Amino acid sequence: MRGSGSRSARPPGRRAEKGAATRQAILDAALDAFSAKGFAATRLDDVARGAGVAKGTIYVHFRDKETLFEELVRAYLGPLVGTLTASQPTGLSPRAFARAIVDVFVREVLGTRRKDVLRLGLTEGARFPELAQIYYREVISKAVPHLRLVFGAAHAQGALRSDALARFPHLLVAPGLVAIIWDALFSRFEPLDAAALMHAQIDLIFGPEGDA
Amino acid sequence: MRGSGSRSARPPGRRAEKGAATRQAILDAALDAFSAKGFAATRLDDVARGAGVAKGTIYVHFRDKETLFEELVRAYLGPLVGTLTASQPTGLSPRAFARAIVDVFVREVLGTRRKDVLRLGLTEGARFPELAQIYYREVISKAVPHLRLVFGAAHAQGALRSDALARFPHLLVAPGLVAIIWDALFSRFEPLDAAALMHAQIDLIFGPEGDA
Amino acid sequence: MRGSGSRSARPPGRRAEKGAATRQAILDAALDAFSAKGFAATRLDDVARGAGVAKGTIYVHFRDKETLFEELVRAYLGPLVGTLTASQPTGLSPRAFARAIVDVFVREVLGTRRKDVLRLGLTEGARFPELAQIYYREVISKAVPHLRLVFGAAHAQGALRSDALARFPHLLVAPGLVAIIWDALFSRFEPLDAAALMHAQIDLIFGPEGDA
Amino acid sequence: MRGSGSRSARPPGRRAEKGAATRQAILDAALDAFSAKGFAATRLDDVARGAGVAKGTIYVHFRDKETLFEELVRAYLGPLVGTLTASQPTGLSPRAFARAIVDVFVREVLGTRRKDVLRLGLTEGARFPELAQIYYREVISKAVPHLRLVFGAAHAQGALRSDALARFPHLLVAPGLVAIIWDALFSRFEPLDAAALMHAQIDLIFGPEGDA
DNA sequence: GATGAATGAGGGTTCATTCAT
DNA sequence: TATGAATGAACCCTCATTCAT
Repeated sequence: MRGSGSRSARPPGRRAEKGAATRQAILDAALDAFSAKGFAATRLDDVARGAGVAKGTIYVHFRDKETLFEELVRAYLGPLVGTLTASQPTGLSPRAFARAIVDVFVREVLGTRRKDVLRLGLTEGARFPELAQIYYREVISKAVPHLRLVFGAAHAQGALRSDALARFPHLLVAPGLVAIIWDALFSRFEPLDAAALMHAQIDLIFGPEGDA
Repeated sequence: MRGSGSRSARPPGRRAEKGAATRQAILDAALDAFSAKGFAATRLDDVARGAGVAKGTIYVHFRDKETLFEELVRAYLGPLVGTLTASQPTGLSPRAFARAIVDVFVREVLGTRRKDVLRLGLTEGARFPELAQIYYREVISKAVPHLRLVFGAAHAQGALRSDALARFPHLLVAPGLVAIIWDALFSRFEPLDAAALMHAQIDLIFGPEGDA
Repeated sequence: MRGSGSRSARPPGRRAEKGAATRQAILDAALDAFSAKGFAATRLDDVARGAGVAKGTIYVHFRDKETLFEELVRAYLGPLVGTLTASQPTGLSPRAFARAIVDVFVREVLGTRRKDVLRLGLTEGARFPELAQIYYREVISKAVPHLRLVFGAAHAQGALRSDALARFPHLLVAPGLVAIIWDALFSRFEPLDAAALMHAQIDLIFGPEGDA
Repeated sequence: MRGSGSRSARPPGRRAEKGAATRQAILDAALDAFSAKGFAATRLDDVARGAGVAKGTIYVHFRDKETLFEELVRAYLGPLVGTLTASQPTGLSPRAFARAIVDVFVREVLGTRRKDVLRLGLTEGARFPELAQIYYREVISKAVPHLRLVFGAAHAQGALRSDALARFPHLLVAPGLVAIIWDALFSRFEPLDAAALMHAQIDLIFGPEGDA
């Protein structure tokens, strides 16, 4: 590993590598802790223990608890933006397009720890205006108009009986969000299959599979 | 002032009346405070100030902060349960029935402070297992099967093209819940009309107005 | 003490009395602690222990450590202002007037715990701009011009050979201040009699006793 | 770079030179920081940044923060001792001798950064007993008796009307010290000319210029 | 010698809760 | 029932100091 044959790059450096690893360990532990107990109830002591570092080390990498939280959300949700807006309806039926979006959501959010971060965003977001702003700017304000265009065109061409999805593309993901929240509240009484719920919504919108 | 000499009629009595009024003032102030800052960030000092009482007085009426929160949710959401489960499809089309439910939700929840309490339930519920349990037992476990029956029958009779709503009646209210959360996060950037969103969902499910 | 005979006043009230006593106990303990260790090195734990209260109690009476410090200085030095500016030279020779001022200083400052507070003001004042401002406004800006007038008149009438004291009345108290600082630094090696030092300064200015 | 091959002349050596420069840079930065914020409020981080070195480097040159502070005072005030005690009254009038001392103080202390270090000694000295001891041993215990002798002789010869200066030579420098403190507290409201203050003191003691 | 990430003890501050009045 | 001063446990954050590189 000491340059192991490659004549190149030391730039990141041994120290910097270590630093980045520590930072990531803290983010991971923070995700666990914040997910389990929420922002306020999470003690930095726990995060430190979870990351295997001293409490002070957190402050080497993050200004304060709030910043740690915000960078956590950013780190996990940021990369998602590109993926979502990359979806192109090229040659896809409205149903297939909607289905593709839902599948991305199922795979990239519900199937990963991103769902935990997203839940944090939903439940704690009101207390982090700046976070909400970033999220709105980066995700919402890009995705919603994009979907409006696509579904608006489909409706105009008669491929969609209702213009509801064009006016409120939110409806495509709403079930997924509710499922995430349900999971935190009621899963011990009655699990709710988020993917199935989202697919059911598609069935509702476009009729049962093989219909249209 | 002691009511001495007053016939002291009416069992609740002046004192009790006063007590009840104080209790209600505290609940009101608590709703304001918890709605604005969440459970953890709300200081009982603020609640006391908002209610115009001393901090200690809160403890005359509620065992602790958690109990105050739970009783707040119960006080606001409890009465709703009866209303919801009272809805009978007698002689209504599936669409009209769904519409009736949504209208109740719009009127009784979105149109009142209950929406704030519901939001608190959604965002803080994970940290209050007992609350979630009560809510599940009182509302969810009654409403969901009820709706399943109704929409299942409608589907069996061909009045609903998809069985999705029978399997996941959640979809009827999901948009309303998402709108409530949206409001807390993004209303300053882009308001979202919760009622319109719920109606759009009905359009999606049953086709545009006047369709089916 | 329970209203001891006086039929009157409960206004301060038992509770308020207690509160004021606690507040004073904290101020006293703070004076001990700050004097002994300086502002930064003083732990609020020590102040609390010294006052016989819990640490949190300090925050019932003072916003924070800084405020505690400032109110301490104000409480001890404030009342002094009136005394100082009350000195009137009516019918006194310059020497007698100067001597009177020095005597007030010796009695009211050097002879009381005010000297400790004054020392705190001198050594910590640079870090408390607001405190310096108050002290300048309340004491300096009143005393200096007052003394300038008096000694200026004395010089004009030939009662003072030099106009130095008119230009720099500071010189009257300077030895006292230096003695206070000396005490904190060198008293264990060689005590310095502050009163004697101030009187020696008067001798220097006006000639030995019985001279002028 | 290892000096290998270099004649490696001059004992201190390149490395040592570099080391000494670093050490001096740290002392300079420390003076700035301690002067501005006092001992306790100064962070070694700031000193390091000011010196353009890493925090750890400070510990290469100084055992700890306290040592850094003490060596700072010693480095700046040490050389002064010789200068002060070198003053000889040979053939000078008491006034001229006093004036010479004051002039040295004005030039060597007030006119240099030594005044900042001296202020630090005055305001922080109580928390550094060892420092006070050194200062007492090196400066005070030499200067005071020396001056006592000189002014005592002058008084005995009738060249000084009062023996005050013989008993308390402190009075010669006291105004300078007060001016230094004033500067830190009140210069923004009303500047005080330290040199003029000291000269006024001489006028007070010996009569106006050209008098005696 | 120089670095800077990591440490961890320490202390200021908050706030739910208690209780004497 | 109402009060509000007092409590003390809990927790965030700071920063002098260390040490592997």
